[in-house]
Amino acid sequence: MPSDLQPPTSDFTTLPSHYDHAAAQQKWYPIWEERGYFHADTKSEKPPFTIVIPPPNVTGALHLGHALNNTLQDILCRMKRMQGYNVLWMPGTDHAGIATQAVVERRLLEEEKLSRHDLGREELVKRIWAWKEQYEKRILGQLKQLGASCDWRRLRFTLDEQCAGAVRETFFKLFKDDKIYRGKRLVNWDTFLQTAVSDDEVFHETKKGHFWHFKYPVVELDLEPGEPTHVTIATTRPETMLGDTAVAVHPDPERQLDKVESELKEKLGAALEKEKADIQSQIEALSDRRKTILPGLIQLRDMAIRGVKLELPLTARTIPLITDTWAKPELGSGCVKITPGHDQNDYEVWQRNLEIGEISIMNPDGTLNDRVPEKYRGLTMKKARAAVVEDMEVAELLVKIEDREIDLAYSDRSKTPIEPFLADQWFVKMDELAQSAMDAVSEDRVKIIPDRYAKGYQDWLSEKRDWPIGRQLWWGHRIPVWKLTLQNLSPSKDIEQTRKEFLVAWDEFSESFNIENEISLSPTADDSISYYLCAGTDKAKAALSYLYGTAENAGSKDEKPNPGPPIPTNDPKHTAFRKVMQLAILGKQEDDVLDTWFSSALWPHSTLGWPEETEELKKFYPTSTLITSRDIITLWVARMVLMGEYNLGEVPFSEVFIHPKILDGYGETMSKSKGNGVDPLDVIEKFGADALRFGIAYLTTETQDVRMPVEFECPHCQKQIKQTKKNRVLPRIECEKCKKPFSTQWARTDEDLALPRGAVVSERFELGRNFCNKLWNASRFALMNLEGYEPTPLAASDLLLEDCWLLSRLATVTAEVTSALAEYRYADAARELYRFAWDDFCSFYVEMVKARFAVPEQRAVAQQVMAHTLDSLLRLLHPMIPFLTEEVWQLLGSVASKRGLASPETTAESVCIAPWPESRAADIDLEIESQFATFQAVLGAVRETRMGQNIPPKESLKFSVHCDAKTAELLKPMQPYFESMARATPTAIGPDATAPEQCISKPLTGMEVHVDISDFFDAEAEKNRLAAEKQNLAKFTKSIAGKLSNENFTSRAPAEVVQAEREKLAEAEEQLAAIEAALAKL
RNA sequence: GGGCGAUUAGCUCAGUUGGCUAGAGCGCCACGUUUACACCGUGGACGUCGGGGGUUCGAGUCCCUCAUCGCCCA
Repeated sequence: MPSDLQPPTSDFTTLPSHYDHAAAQQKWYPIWEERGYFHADTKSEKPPFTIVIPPPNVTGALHLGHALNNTLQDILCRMKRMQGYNVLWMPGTDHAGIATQAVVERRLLEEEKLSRHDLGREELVKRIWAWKEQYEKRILGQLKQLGASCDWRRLRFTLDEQCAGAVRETFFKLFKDDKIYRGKRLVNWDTFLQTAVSDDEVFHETKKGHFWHFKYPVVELDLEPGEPTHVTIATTRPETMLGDTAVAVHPDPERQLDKVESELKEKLGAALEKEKADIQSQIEALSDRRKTILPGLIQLRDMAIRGVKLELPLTARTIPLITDTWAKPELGSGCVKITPGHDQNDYEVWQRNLEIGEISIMNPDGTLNDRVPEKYRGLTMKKARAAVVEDMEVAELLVKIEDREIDLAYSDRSKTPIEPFLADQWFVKMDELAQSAMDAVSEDRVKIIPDRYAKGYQDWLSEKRDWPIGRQLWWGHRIPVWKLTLQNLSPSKDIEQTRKEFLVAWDEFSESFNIENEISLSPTADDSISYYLCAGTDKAKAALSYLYGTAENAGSKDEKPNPGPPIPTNDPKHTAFRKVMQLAILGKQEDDVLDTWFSSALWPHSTLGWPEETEELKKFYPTSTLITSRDIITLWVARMVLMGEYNLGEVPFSEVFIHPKILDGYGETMSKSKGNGVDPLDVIEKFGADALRFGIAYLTTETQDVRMPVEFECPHCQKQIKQTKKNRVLPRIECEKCKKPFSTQWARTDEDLALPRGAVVSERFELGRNFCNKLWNASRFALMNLEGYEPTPLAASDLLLEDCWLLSRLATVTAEVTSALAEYRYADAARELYRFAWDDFCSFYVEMVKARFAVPEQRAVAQQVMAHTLDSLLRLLHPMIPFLTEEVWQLLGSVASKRGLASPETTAESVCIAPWPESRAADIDLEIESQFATFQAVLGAVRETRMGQNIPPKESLKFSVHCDAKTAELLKPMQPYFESMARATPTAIGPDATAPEQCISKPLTGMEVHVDISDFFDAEAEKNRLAAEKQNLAKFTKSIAGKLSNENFTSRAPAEVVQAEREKLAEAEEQLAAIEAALAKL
């Protein structure tokens, strides 16, 4: 240890009376890192314990939720390290595709008025990298400030070379395995940004809109008599009719109506009075429909089966009438238009009725394309709507227009309406993969804790929906696929001939480059002359580069494969690629990048070096546990499980702990965009990292999310100003107390920005701060009293009652904390330690030991027990409050380097690597604990009397205790503690002890305490107190007596419960009698 | 619409298999600067355990139901 860090030996009186968290944090983190405590050794013989960090987005700085997530991981890692595991906490960050690109694009627009297309792919990606560097640095700094014991030498990024290798390998493997395909899919299309956005980037609003009813003519030459000549449909988006490919009617309208009716009737039976009328009228309307609409629907159904066609107005197309359950006979006309290209539900109808086909009528920019009649081409969807409605009216096919509330989807990124849009996408087939992830959980190879989250996981996976993995972005892993098209086709040579020749040439090519296992070819569905080509390695990519015909065919610079040295013309490779080039032309690489979750799904093995068989992978995979938040169980956890199974045949972790979320005082999730986010650095600065961590552990209970009311802190006067929904969005706030203004995160004007910033904090962390300070001061007290400390082997006989009591409690607490943390019961562990440290150690042991330090022959044992207990406490608390415990550990080491009771030993150089305390079962002594409780009860009775009689603390008191001889034996040695802790002297203890003339008597279990108050007697106060006590006891005895007189209770309840009640009653009656006697005496 | 969770003191939360005069921290009231700590000590007040019904000798705890709030899925 550098000498300047050595504490001044034994002069502990100069230590500050408040724990200086900032100093401890600055001092110890660099030392831990330097000494390599956090570095996992692949050569170590210790059992491995591995956690991969849920990689934070480089989109922005960490918030309180991250602090929670990482604190919980760190607590576990630090404990496991102390328990002798070879701990690897793998750190890293996530590139977060769309989120990061959107942030950078938005800034580009704001600051330079440029779009990404102005900049170009290469330049934009460069800018995003710069952003990433900046935020990654900030995030890592935050984690270190928090005390996170990550293995920084192994830091990874989802877009770095190693992760990219794993992504390419996985994609290639899936491609070769036929698990990747290209297909059409409805996406949420942002016409402004011209990209698909994911579901969670869409928000919904209810708007006023209309419901247009149209008629479509039937084109059947020989209609049966009475059959309708038109079909009526209704829509909220009339312009989409240009893309209709069918109209659907229910296959069995009669039974469907029956079903709806019986459901309504069932509902009616269970309904409240006020709802009944409403349901009744619905039922009536339904039976009306049976008469008015049902016959028509049955006819239409029959016509659909017969293959009747309809004329799609305004177009020259005819479309089929089909049957599908999506049509609801209980609603509207009972028929529904089907537009697979522009509506999710209709898309699904198409999937069930593929013969109807789909027509996408929109260009990526939101205008109509040339698949609609000429007059509508180029119009925006909005303008097309007006035109369609007008034309339908002119054609006399508009039946009516209704007002209606409609749910509209908007893009969160551009705030413009979302258009469902049919786009080509890359998919991963989920059937088998999803099944493997489901099996992992149902077979308990992956345990989700708390287990109720397993249901959502299984439900989501059981749908086995194929995973669309392409994103129309520039920031991410570019899909390693190229399109290859056969060329030089001539009428004289048929295609099959060319194909055969090409395939032979291709085999030669891949053989000569020795990449047969690294490159894969698969025919496209588009036409018969194109292939998708997937290159799994850099070598394969390099080989491909020879196939690029011209420079402009190549992808952007960063993705252009490096061909290596030119190939001599006499090399067989040269011949092979010449042959291929004659037969086919290679297009550029796919533009799309992979969904961020694709690389995240590989995180537990990509970070360990897969696909290489690294030492890390062998040693640390599968990892031990994953700690994360519930909102990404499906997006992330499930995918890691299935990818782990797919790539390595093994689950990525055996346990997943799902932790609570932190909400604000209104129960809303914290976020920067709401202004209610608490910055962990503000908390760390104000309260310290230890306080933040302890507060978090204390709050992490099994079921609950955590509500955390937040306050602004006035930077001028430190007044806490409650945050409201109103003031949390203001750029500046005036302090309630000092009336001076301060700025918030919303400050934009120069004037506002010039003001000092008001931190957003929460007083919830005072608990942790106070606890740390208490512990600091108890430690300081111990240090100041360890002068002359010389440990010797202690025997049980050397110990006093309070020593045994403290050690018994310590053993219990050690066991409880150990098992609580092993089961992720953080709050239990924190609460247990809080109670022990504060109530047992500080309030009793430290207080009692003060008297012993004054007695020379008692001093040494007291010092040794004190040092030992503090030592254990520091170790138990270290995972939660690492900085404080290290600071004290070092100070303690400077005066008491050897610690322990039976055989004192030199302790570890840092608490980080000290062994975890073992619970000594032999120390647990319930007899001692109950004896000590007796002492505490007597002490409490004396203190209560003093307060109740308003006797000044300075005045000394006398008291006697009437009790049996055994209790007297144990209370007698406690005399000095009554003196020091209650300023009271026992005059008599035992069966013969009598009550003084004027006294306050307190009946306790099996004894009575009489406090002599002749000098301070306050009759009135005492009468009131006794009267209240009497009433309370009377009520209690009555309730128990009632219970006991109930024969049902005495005969049916277990004997020991009845016996316990009897004892309770006897005792209460005794106490009641004592109080009545005291009252009578007054 | 389906699923999950929550509702306990003014606030934030504990409360194991039913046995409870329902606890903690903060806040509140009173007293107190005694050399570890006022980020403290001692004592105190504060609850129809969301409403209703049921099971049971006994319900904060189990079952049903309603209400309110939150999250996920459609």
